[in-house]
Amino acid sequence: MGRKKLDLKQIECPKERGSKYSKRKKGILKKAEELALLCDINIMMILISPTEKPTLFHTRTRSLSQILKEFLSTSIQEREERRAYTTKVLEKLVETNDAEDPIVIDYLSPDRGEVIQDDIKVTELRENRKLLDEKTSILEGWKNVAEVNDLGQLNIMENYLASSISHIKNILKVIQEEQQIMI
Amino acid sequence: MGRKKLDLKQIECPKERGSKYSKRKKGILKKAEELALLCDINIMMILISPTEKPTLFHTRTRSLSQILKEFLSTSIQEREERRAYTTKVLEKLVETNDAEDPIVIDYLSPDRGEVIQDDIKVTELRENRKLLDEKTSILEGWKNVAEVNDLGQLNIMENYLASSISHIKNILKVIQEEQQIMI
DNA sequence: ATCCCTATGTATAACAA
DNA sequence: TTTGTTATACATAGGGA
Repeated sequence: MGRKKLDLKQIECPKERGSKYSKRKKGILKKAEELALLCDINIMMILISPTEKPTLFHTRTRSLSQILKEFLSTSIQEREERRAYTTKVLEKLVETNDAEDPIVIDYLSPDRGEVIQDDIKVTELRENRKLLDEKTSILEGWKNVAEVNDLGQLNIMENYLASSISHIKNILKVIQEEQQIMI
Repeated sequence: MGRKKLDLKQIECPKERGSKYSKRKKGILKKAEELALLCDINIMMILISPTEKPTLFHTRTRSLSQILKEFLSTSIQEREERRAYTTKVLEKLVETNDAEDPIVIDYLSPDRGEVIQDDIKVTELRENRKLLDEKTSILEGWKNVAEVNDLGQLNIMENYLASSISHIKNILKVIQEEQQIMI
């Protein structure tokens, strides 16, 4: 898109590289936003600019707040159905953890820059049994769905949320440091 | 882009949502790939599909392997210059850790879906002094640049690299679990 | 999901400020 | 660096297999 077809290779001029980055970053963030909205999914993205400035983009929290809003505006009956569903999902999560189906991951090949696939055996996940147990206990709160208005429940959910975000912030820190060292 | 302008709202039909996701995912990954190549930067991205299938994209390792290749093909003199530069960067990293400049982060507002800014005070980074020290010791290896062909050095770098990747895999695991719980 | 197709909406290259 | 303009290259909506 542009007056000329751009060569797919590193832009030499640092000045031009910066401006190109700035424009395309805007574009890709917009794409991510749209995709997340249209398909109601979560996306997280980290970009390190040519001048090492990190950009973090994520939609991680959107679903939760939307769900909360919807949830609080639903009838008791609907909430009860939702609760049943959540329970089923939880059960499935535990089942899944006992299965052997690999989780497929698409990723960029280190050298050739093409998308390839990797998988994590679920046996690996077993080692995180403790983590699962914690999450299960968090979910206990959801069982009394009729009382989800309760401030305590909301606090649990907020904390849960906050930990997701700090998680991402930590990653960012590490990546930023690596970035500077790996010159 | 398409026969009609698409409404910017969630696509109701799950079938259509899936196909739209699949098309746009391809597009956004291509964009990321191009941006990383053109501007020689690192990008990492996680997408959770409408059916919970996670996709991980990252360019984290590309720079390192490129740098390694270039490095091994440079003259001793060039290597010496590179070494001096690396040392300077390291010093700057330590300085930075003592400064108060915030690191700016752009991110999606939880509710409104718009990009806003946050910052991490560098004082926070101080708490990670230990981490910094570890990285510093890894860097010691780079000081004998003339001997970077040494297998031991390469091993250190590979381990360093591997830890970045496993880091990302862990995040993926956590996000995947949260995703299922937060229905 | 994925692939093909083509009409159209979008992103952006080049340039100027 | 970011902003604006215009001409073009690209991505993708809709629809069918």
